[in-house]
Amino acid sequence: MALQFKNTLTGKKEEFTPIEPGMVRMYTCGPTVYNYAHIGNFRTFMFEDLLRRYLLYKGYKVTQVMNITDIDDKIIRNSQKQGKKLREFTDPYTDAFFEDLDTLGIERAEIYPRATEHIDEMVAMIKTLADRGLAYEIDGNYYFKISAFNDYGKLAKLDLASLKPGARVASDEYEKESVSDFALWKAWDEKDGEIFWETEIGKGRPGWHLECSAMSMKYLGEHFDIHTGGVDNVFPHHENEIAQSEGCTGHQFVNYWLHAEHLIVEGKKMSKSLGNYFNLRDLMDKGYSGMAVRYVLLATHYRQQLNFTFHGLDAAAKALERYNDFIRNLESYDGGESDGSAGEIVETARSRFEEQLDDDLNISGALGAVFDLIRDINRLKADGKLSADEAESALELIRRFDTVLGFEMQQAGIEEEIEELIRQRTEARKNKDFATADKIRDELLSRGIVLEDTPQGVIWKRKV
RNA sequence: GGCGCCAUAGCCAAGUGGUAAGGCAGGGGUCUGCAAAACCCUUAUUCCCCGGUUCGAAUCCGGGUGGCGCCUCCA
Repeated sequence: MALQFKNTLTGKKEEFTPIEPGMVRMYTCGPTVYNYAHIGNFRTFMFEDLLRRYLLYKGYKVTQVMNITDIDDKIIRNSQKQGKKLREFTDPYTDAFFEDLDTLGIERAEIYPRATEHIDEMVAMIKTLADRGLAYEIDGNYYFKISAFNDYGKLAKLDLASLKPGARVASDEYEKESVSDFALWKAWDEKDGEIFWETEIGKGRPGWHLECSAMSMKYLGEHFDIHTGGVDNVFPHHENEIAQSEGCTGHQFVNYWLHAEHLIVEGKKMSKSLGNYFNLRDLMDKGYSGMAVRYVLLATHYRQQLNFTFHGLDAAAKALERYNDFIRNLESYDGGESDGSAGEIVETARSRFEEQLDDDLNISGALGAVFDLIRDINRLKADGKLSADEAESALELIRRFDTVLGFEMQQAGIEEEIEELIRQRTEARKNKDFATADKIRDELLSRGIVLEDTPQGVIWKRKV
């Protein structure tokens, strides 16, 4: 089966065909760096990581762009509150974002453009839109004229006439021809203080939607393959991006729009007032590993609302342990006598894994194939019916899967002191001094080291 | 009011017409000095409810019930 994605634009599952064979250009909406990103944000970034990794697995060359939004109302407000310059305020959160990506094992995109470094491109777009009659200016503010763009609403399936002015619209402080029109450029205001750019179209700052249009087209071209984000971005953000971009170029902007559902916590919408709002650092402080969080965020299909629970986090850690033990145990396996069944087990796992992921990234189905492989190979191993060569091919396969899953944990070395304790315990066991041996084992466990006595000797691992 | 999504075991979660994947948790065993890891057996006669279509429905259709999202800068 060929790779298929559910395309928000068409509402259908469609076969994926890149514009340029063998090459995928994708834009993934990134963080607004006014705070630490929360686990809901990372759910979306994790989905994008899966998408990226699977495209690479399939042999595509991938160019992924993720923007860093480092200018918006909240950033201005909070930076001023703290008496900091823009970059002084946003840089630490930008750094923290990249640290968090590493903690979660999320691969880096090729390009991370900052909005504040692309003002010229945005201004150029506004001028083009104005020339084409799609933008107008009032008191130094520039707005996109929705009524002049026929396709408006095609992504979100919104009928313009049905857009009712609501409370949020009424709160808009700017004058506009139509309440539905959105800001491309905001003229400088006293409240903006030192935050402004002097440009051909005046003194001010860009609207939010424009940066993604300007930066995606700069790095990926006027027409590219995939654009992703959270479901809340469908409207208005992505709808507006289409309007701006296609308004400028006069042709199709993006072929496939993919959107990740939201994460909820213990069955409820995550919110600060409910006390169920978590960023990654909160979870690390509670003693959970980045990998366990990775597993939880990855394991639910991206179009399914993900119910994040602490019980689920514990379950994820156990599942990861099984996965990593499988790899570790295969590595130290001496081999037995083949009964000839391993080859089919490996091939079945490979085809099921790919078939599931080809189907709109059905990760739950793919994980089913992975854990079936683990059970089936472990069974052969337990029965002594797995040869060393077969063990090697199973190991190769799971490592191949791991280029997509990213679950394998590197075992950092252990300190000399711990090695010494392990030696002492081995000695004690040799002398049948089990009381001492068990005491050392408990001591190591409390320090996060788990020991296993095998026929080949003692091995250790870190607790997940 | 408009558009859309969801409901499968104690928990998480696949499956969209051919007789219920997988993970976690629970119970019983094998192995082990004891563990750990691993393996075996076991845990949904049934998929929110009521009708209908069909040889056959968790899957399709109609009607309910319950939960959720978006409707102008929230991933």
